Amino acid sequence: WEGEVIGSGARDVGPYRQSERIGVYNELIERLIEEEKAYYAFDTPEELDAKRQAAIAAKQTYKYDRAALEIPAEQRAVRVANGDEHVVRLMVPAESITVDDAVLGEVTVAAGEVDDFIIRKKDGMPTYHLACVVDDERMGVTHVLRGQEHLNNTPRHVALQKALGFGTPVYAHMPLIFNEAGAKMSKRERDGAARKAAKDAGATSSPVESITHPRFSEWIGDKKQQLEPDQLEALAEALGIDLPEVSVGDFRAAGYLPEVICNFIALLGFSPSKDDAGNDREKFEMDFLANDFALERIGKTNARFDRKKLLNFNMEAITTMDAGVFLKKFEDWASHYAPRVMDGLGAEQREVLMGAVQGQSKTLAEAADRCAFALMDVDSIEYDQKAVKKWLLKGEGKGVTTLAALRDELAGFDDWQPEAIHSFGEAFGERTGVGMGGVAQPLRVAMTGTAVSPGLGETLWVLGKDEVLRRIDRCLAECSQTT
RNA sequence: GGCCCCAUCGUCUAGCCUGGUCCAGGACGCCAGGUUCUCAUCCUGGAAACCGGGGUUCGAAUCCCCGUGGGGUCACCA
Repeated sequence: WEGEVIGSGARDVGPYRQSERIGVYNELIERLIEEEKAYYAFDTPEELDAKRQAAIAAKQTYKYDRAALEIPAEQRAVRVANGDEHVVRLMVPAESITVDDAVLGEVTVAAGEVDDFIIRKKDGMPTYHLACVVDDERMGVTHVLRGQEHLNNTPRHVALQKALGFGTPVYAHMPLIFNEAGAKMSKRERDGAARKAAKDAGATSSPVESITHPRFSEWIGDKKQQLEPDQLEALAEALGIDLPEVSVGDFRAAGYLPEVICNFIALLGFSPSKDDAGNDREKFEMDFLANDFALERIGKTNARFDRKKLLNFNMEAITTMDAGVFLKKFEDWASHYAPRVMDGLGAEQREVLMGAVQGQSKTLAEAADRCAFALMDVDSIEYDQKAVKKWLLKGEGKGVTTLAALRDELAGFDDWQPEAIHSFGEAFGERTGVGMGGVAQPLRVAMTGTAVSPGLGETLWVLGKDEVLRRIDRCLAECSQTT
């Protein structure tokens, strides 16, 4: 794709492939060599590795020993001309290097700490360090914001910039983000969770076809093994667990809103200015971030990714947004991640159900889960025995009696609208003295097999009267069997 | 191990630069009540922290030093 030039000033943006920029790099490398700020080196990887090992064994820090400089310069040039394999190293001056970081302040490394690192590999390609410095300069990069894990590279880059006569951009090293356990967030976490669940379930062979038996055994016995993403997801579903999200894609699939993810991550290591009441501002729109973001307000300490707080942010965003917006967002999400909901429900049904479920869902995935009852067939309902006992059988079948009476009245009830159904339920509860709870809970068990569902009116409405009666009938039949 | 970075409630943080207004504020979580047709919300209240030790100062969470702890990084990878 073509880069868009932002900011001011004419700049050279692109090409973007290192292979297409090789001429740019080589021109500068040649210049450094001529100025004796860089030199050819012929050490083999084996030789270097041996020296490295020796340094470790002697508990010393390994630094390149400039062995190549023992060879006279003319000889080196001849060897290169003859086509000998070689790399190019930067001749790092024996002086301390200070990086003025916008977040961390001045960071100084003593003279001699940075060794003569390689700037061009033997295959002729630049190393990351050179490409980075050259591209930033050529493309007019003014600010470099990156993770603190790169802090140690920065003195090298500054040394290179000096050698090349380039300016130094503003550096800002951001705090790192870890998971709850204090470790780096990595895909292995997902394997770990699935492995634990599989072991807990006592699985000795794969419950999923896509994973062969030998592969499964290998994976379950070796913490370092990782399954393919789709295998892992299939396995998680078979085991009935949710995998921990580690990538942005995982969070999206799990029903987190992009703007919430952004908001939350922005808050890790950064805090906006206070509001007029003097309280911390935590939940904000992207345009607020764009205006209020400042390097000065980035902290120095690493942060842990708190899933519960993210969930709270997501819940608040969902429950407080406009109903129309929520419906739209849900449908966009569902058509990608929960197509069954889109296929199984009509537009009007989705609208009513989303209206009922918006206020009680923490994620889009949860909103979809809450619709599951409407997608299944009467005969596939599985009854939660605890719920059946509590709401139908207990008290000499009080619930069953209520349900049977409700069935009779519902059969003759024709104002089939959510609010009307709800009012009917309330009136019935009042009239019979069982209250709304006594009406709603037995009906929930009949409709879903569980004591949980969206509001009663919406729940019955979305199923339609005929289906409601069918579900009551089957439920009553089940109850008479158990008694 | 060398080098570099960091250190406030369980977690994210405000405060630190420009010492006193901080017996340290907010948010998530947690605990206890309350509201609610279920779940989830929602409301009210509560417990909860300046890593340790030395300085400097009338006074230190705030400045300095040491210790301890945590993290990062040590490639012909990016």
